[in-house]
Amino acid sequence: MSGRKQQAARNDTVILEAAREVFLADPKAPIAAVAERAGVGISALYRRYSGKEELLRRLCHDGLLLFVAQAQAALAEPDPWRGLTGFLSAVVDADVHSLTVHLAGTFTPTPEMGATARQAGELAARLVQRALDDNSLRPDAVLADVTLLLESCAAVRVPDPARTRELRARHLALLLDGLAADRDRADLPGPPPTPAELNWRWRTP
Amino acid sequence: MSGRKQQAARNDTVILEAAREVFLADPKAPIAAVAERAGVGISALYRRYSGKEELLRRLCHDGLLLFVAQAQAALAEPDPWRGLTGFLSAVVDADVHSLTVHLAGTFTPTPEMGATARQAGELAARLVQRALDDNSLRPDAVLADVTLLLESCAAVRVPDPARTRELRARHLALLLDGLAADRDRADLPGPPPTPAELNWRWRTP
DNA sequence: ACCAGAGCGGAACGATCCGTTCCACTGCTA
DNA sequence: TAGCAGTGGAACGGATCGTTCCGCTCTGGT
Repeated sequence: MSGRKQQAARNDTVILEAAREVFLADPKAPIAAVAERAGVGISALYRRYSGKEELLRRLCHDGLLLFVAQAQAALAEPDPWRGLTGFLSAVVDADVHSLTVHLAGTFTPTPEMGATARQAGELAARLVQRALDDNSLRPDAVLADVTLLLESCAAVRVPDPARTRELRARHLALLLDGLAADRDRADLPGPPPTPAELNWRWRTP
Repeated sequence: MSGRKQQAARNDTVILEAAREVFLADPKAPIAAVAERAGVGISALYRRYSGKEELLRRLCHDGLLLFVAQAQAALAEPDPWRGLTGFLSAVVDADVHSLTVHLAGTFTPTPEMGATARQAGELAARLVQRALDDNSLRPDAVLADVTLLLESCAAVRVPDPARTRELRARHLALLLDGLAADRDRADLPGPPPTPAELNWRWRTP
């Protein structure tokens, strides 16, 4: 494979990478920005995807799959606390949240994505439950608190991407110290978040 | 004062309240949404403010003044830790962050706002320093970590505003448990955020 | 009683942005 | 060498939004 076919195959990946970077920085970026970042014309985009929605769906689904893969890897870790924290570090570091939750609502989700999202939720729940049973996670924490943690880490953002990762790691360490269960302290205030409260971005209008 | 003048005075406040609610929910909301929420026409808005920018500046400055007032009240609290945590609770509860940082960049700031922002920074620094000297705040935390904490709490958001406040309080409690200094633990990873890294939204292009 | 005008509602305008289409062109490939 | 898959990018049409403007209402001073 060479020549024209090779360039086309290269564009496949180059476009996806560019789209990932651009929509990570700004979920509402115009499609022309993706083409420019990729160094291709707009036609090269529309040849591969029927429109903006399909591209966003693809990115979001990729993010969900990455989430699932990381969760499965974390469940293989024998120590529940190390599994959970390692999982969160990886997910925060890869900015999976910006690829999934922040893209939700900008397109109509496919049934397949719904299934993957459900699987992701189940795996995360198992990770949390394991840490609760282990008494390494504070007993008044719930899965939804972890979801909020991801949301809040994704909010940490400075112009430089590399520095953003460092700052998020620092912020995550703070949150994990608050989530750990090796100290006497007051219960968390208020009722915990419910799944419905956190999934509102996935509503189909 | 009654009749026409009274209605005009009422509109003054009704418009500001509507603008606060609307731009809190969406910093990029159109101006027509503010008028609709206030139940007035667009003219009533443009009679009071020369344009969108001036309205945003007003809201942002109000937020900064609220921040300063809360910080001064917190410094009056004898216990440094209670002062700091109470301050953060109040600021998070009032969603001051959405009124200030999230509005920055959508308008060119006035010198007066710059002065107020500087004052706010100094007061916050004193609150943090007091808690550090008191050994109630973990020694490797810095002012910028507190700024990130505010940013991250502002990211917690569900459609219902009242519930959003509850969830933010819960998230704040988690973070404060991580910030408290009554336990042995590893240092925070990475260099702390610098002021320049956190003030990028205020840059004047 | 009356009218000048402050205050207002909302339609209309113009600028901007963005997704999508379309066409000319390139250089493999059969 | 003919044809076509693949491409670049201009052009189009729709949508959004800030701002202006015009006609109306109703007040408050005379």
